[in-house]
Amino acid sequence: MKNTLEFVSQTGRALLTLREMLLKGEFAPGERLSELALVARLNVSRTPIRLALDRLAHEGLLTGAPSGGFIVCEFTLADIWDSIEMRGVLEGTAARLAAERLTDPSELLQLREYQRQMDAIPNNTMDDFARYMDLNESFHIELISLAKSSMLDRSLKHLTSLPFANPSAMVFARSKLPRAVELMTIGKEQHHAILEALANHQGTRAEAVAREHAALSRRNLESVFVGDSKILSCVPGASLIRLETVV
Amino acid sequence: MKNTLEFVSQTGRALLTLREMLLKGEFAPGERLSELALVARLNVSRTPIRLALDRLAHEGLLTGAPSGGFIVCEFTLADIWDSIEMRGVLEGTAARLAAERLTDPSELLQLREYQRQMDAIPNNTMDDFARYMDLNESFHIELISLAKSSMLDRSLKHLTSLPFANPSAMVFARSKLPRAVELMTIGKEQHHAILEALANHQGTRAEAVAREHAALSRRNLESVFVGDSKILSCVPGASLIRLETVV
DNA sequence: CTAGTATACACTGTATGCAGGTATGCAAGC
DNA sequence: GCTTGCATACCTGCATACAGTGTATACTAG
Repeated sequence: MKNTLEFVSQTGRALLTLREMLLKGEFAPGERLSELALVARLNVSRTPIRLALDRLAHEGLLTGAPSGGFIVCEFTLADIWDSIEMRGVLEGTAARLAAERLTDPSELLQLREYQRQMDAIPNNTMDDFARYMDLNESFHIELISLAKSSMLDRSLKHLTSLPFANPSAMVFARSKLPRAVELMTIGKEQHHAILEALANHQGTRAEAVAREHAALSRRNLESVFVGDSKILSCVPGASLIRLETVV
Repeated sequence: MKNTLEFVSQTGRALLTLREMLLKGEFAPGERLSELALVARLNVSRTPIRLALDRLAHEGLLTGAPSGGFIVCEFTLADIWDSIEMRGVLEGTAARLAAERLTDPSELLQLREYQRQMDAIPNNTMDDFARYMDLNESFHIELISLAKSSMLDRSLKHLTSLPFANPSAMVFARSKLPRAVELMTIGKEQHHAILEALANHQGTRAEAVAREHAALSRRNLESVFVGDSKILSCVPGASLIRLETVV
């Protein structure tokens, strides 16, 4: 995984552009992507495009056609929910391992700092909410690093390479909800419980709370779907989702 | 992920050959792989080699160097144990989801058939053991499919693309152990418990037993390491593991 | 003798030409 | 009118040529 400075190379630009195009819905699910057409649209040679397509296939947005080439993947609502479920399982494992492998209380300092900053947010304006989401992401990243497991890290990175499983992908949908403040309050409490469990080496409790923390995302997403269906289009990659009503 | 008939294309051959070379230990951990050197050794052009290297980087055996190119990854014993831990977590999740999502008892027929065949194995000779391992793998694959989660499937495939997490990778090590029959007996009992939990929609029990089932692999592997160290070399990719004693 | 700089080599990233294969469209036969 | 077979055209996969950059080594200066 070359993740450093891919923005300057042709391959990196092609990868970012293609991913954005896919998530924006410029290609229909099941559509076959022609390399030459992309050459014309991106002003890049076929080679970097080929690399980018191959990489997107590994990320899961594309799949290889039996006769060669790549076609756009299609997802279902069940896939999205399963992604969040998986994120809960993996982050729950991260919390449990962190609790089991904690050797010094000072390892929790950074996590406590994030929590302190989150608690200090007045949660009134939209900016407050964006700041909470940033801190929330930092909190989760730090939690995962405390698990001290490169394999777990790998699995989580692989999972969140799909946009649906990425917690920050739901920011737009979430921020439009009146329930935002309420969810934020619950989230803070769960962070508090996770920290307490870590400090006391309560692995099972940490795992359970972290799973429930992900379930919060799921409940939020459900309320989005049953609510205004136009909000769904704010979620990246929404056009790749096959709604049951269409079938 | 193009997984169909990659054996005929140049890229597929390069991928298989390179993976085998890596697992055989023909490259040292941290070594930088030169494309041109591989062109000479594989009699293939740079393009398919490049694709294969990129894919191996996604699998986790290689990592991108900051100045371009790829270097061979190094693993620790902790990584191996974490891999097995992760497999336990994911297969535990598969068992739980399978229990939760079971709609008809007939869905368990195939699983019961595998279990029946495993129970019928006399477990005396080495061939019996190989047959058990085959059936064991089929059992796990069927269990995962019963979870009805493409995302879980994806995560598990990604994890087991590394050789250490692959259960069948330990066949050679395991078959040389006198404890083989004992482990087989325990494994059978756990399969039995999983099936019973599935039939009764006992998700938590199914998850716990499946996790313990993976822990069995871990205990087996531990006994390999503390035993004859020459057996370790039978494990694919053993040369990529940095032993603590070396440091 | 050491350190810094310049030059040369090697390797990666990119582009393009070529060949094999697959899909599609048209025509002919049933 | 439908099906089947053939031809054509496009598209992928592979190989190679070229350019830019990073690195290593050697030489010079302090």
